[in-house]
Amino acid sequence: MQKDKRHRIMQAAEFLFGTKRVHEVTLEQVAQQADVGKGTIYLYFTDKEDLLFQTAVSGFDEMCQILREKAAQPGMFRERLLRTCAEIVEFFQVRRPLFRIVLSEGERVMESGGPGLRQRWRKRRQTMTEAVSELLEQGMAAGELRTDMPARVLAEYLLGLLRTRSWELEGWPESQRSHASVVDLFLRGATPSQAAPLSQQNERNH
Amino acid sequence: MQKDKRHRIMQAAEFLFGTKRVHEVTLEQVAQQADVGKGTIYLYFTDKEDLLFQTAVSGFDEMCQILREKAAQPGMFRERLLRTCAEIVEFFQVRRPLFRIVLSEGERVMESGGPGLRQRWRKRRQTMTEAVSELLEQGMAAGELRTDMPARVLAEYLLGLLRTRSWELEGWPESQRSHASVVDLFLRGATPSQAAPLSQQNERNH
DNA sequence: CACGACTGACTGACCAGTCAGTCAGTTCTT
DNA sequence: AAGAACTGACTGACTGGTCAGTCAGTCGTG
Repeated sequence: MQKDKRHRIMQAAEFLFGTKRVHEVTLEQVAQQADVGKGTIYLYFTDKEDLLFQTAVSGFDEMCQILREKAAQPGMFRERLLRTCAEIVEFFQVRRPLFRIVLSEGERVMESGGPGLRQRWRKRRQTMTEAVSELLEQGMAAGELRTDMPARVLAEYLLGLLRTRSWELEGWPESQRSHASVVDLFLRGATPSQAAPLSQQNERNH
Repeated sequence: MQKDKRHRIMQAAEFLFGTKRVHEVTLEQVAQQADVGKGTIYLYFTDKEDLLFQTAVSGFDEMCQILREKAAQPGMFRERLLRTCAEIVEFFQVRRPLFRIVLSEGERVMESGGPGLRQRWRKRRQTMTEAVSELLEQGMAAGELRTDMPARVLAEYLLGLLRTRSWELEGWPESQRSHASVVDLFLRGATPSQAAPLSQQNERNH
């Protein structure tokens, strides 16, 4: 019961900060939810801001971890891509509050955090994008991906699509937003095709 | 000098709320920036929350307005699509703070706002997406877009890509994230093609 | 002067952060 | 083994500062 408390505090923070606005969350609530005295929070975190930032960062790291693991598993490019995206989607779903914190905190840090924070954050973000873009580079090498855009850029777009799937399209039937359909859209684009979805394309123009 | 003040207050709010966190923005600051007494704010808005919400909503409406205008202009599908996306990108750039508010406020409202607010917000959002998805439906009718996904869903993905372009890819050279390249990615996808980008596609498989 | 738009000093609520005190557990002493 | 002495993790009542929201008063205009 020691690192345990730290962990419980962060869990509570993850939930609360991900559910309400920062200033609507009282450290007393966090303490209560973590079943810990308010003062205890200050044993592990310097202040509210620190708690928030650490929560965001640790969630981010966790996600990178999972991502790298999945992306690194052996297999053909498309197979790995599909698996990785499935994992991302899963993570977004299960850890929704965390996801929210990472999104909004990231924005905030990049916009108005000190240069130190900004640097730290940028590094993490890069780590995450890299996990995906390394995968995409494999696809490029295999001739399965266009090479006229940097892998990093493509990775951002792919992540953007996944985020849209989980965020804006929340509530739509799963069948219309399966991770497979996102990957398909990413790979094939929005133009029609009479051929098998994942292996061929046809021409069609105005 | 009457509706003028209301407008000035909203301008100041747009800037401040879009730059800092909500609780870091003092109504005194807003008043100062708007060159108005603090009390005046309460003549036009019931409270801080109301000011924030109205600012977000009005910005949203403004964007819908512009979008509908652009999307409704005559022309071939691809041409119109390109023009509309250019407009969105432009708007995101020029009104960055507003854009931030809309993003985070939207999230917040949908997550924890009352059902009344949520309903109002959903309606606006729908209006916006519809402007795009009507355009996409034209593309479908012309056989230029896949029809196995609802136009609404495709519209969300397209907007997601544009958001990624403006947000995550901020700082990248304009040449690597032109709105044309986003549209190209959306239409053609990420698979390679030796032919002219916007009119033909080739097959290539693993 | 009458009316209403406007102002900004004021107040009460709220909350981050503190710190004096508690007590479970551990080590020392006999 | 018993209990005395100590430790430091933990707590929560308290404090000082901040700020949303108020309202008594000012100003400008008709």
